Amino acid sequence: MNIHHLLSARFSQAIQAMGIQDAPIPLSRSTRPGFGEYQFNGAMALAKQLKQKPRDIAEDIVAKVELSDIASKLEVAGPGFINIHLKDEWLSQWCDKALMDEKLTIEAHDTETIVVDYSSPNLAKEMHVGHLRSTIIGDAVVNVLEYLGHNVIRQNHMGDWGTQFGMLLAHLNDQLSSSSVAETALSDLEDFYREAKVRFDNEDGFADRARDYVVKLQGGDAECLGLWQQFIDISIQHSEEVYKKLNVGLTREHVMGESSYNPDLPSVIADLTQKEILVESQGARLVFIPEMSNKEGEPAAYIVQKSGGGYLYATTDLAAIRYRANTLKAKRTLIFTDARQALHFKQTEIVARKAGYLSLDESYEHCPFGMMLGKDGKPFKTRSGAVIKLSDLLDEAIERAAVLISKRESSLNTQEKQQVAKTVGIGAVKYADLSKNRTTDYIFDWDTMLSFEGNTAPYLQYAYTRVKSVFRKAEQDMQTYQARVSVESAQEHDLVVKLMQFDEVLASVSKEATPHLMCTYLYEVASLFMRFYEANPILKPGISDEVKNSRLGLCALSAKTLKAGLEILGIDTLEVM
RNA sequence: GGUUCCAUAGCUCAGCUGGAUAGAGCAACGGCUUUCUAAGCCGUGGGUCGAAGGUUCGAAUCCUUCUGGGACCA
Repeated sequence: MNIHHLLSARFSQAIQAMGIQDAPIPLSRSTRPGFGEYQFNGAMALAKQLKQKPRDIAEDIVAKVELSDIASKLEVAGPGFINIHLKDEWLSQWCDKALMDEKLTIEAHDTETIVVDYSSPNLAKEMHVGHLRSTIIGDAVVNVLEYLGHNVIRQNHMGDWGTQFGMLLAHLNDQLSSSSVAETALSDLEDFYREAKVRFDNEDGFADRARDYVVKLQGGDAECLGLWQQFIDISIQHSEEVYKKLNVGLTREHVMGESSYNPDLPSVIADLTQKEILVESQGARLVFIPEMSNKEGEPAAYIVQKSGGGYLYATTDLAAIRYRANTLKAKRTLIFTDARQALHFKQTEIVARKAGYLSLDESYEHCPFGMMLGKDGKPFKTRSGAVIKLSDLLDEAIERAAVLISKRESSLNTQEKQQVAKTVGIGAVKYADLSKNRTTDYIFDWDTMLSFEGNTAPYLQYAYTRVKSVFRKAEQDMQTYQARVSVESAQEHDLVVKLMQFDEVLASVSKEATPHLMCTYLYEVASLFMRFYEANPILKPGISDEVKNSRLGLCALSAKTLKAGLEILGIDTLEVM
């Protein structure tokens, strides 16, 4: 049930009945409680066109629009706003339906094949905090799209190729020949990288050997490829551990690293040449982009092959677009990388469209995000200025959560407490990130995210456990609970309207790839639930069965919505906290 | 230098296709518990929406310029 769609359709009919075609339908949420739940603001805009007073037009629309089943009251206010107050009976009926529907009455719609490119760590190193945002934002968006029934193809465009592998493989080769096994040698990728780099910079002859390895690797030398494969395998294992800890749905089968496109690169160049898009300049091959010219009228240059014949990210990204469109049949491609790459992706899209790799009905959406900053507003690093490993960050979150939990009175045993600490700690880190607008930088602050007060994951998780606790006490099963819900109190009214808006939120998040809207929404649900819960007793003495059952129904719907929303965000719920 | 993103309460952040008196949380202060889990609820104070113009019936939102900051490209 999408209230916005429903109301828009009704107003559209009314406006057409007035003989007006193609008028916009500016329907929005009301800004204040006294103004109902939704408001229609189209009358003012029509005033000039119809040469009538906006209030008269509004009256006319109110007379024409058919909302008697939905609205208890329509009122014209201010210069010509139409305020819509939703009917309790209608809300009650919806609750009964929603309790029987696993998907909480979300509307069916066309399903699309959507490629989502996210996480994409560099396999030469360990995952660090810089990969957190891409990984969890991308995963949340994937979950929303799947919840809506789309055919989502995850693509983990891992950095598994490049000159840096030369020194890594040379170093690995030496380690293996000194009887070390690959798993041990690569148990800490950060250390391994550092060691290789030190040798590269200082050891006589090592840099040459490293370059030699690059050449051999690119030339397809079997032994060298074998070494590379070992390295990649182990590095992917490291990533998989992090994904598991993070509760993210990425596995090995979603890996489509840069190297996967190596065989396609020459044909991309050949194709661009054949289509006469490509230009040679000083031995390099590039595409001019007149759409992005500077003031002197010089077009931007997009290099696809270096003078030495080497390929670039640009070439790989073009090959990826072609593969995703032709082979995977993607109608939409979402790419989650940090904002610094915005220009690159803009140019890539223009070139891909010139080359015909993307048709007009296929979208290519770079979804940028800002950096994680420390409390001082500078890039988030350790005190010594080193990059923070993602794995370490997550461990710290769990430890900090455990400390806070140990301070609380609880009947949980040690093992249960550890499980709660895990769920709460990881949830807090993810929620703190997801709840911020994707596009801007944000400040990472342990104290805020683990304060467990206000708009945080623990607050939402706690709201959920409160419902579970009620159901335990009532000796009912929440999942299968059915009831005739009767919306009576103001708190119930507000809560149910919010619950009904789940569909609208899913639509926004999937369209804009902005999970923070889901966070805001869930916080509002939890908050309205808490108010309802405080003001409307359920199992206390003096409550009739009818009222009790109705309120249990609202509890169940609230919890199901919270759980569905949190699952979409990749955050677990708990039975007890 | 060119391009682009950002600037909203002391702090962290919302603010959707322009809509009525700009909202949350934290922090501060004051209340609520014979406990359906107080990790909660209720209330109070706190703003020239960076600045100036413009478009509009109506601007935090759209346009221009400027200031300050970040990023990218050369």
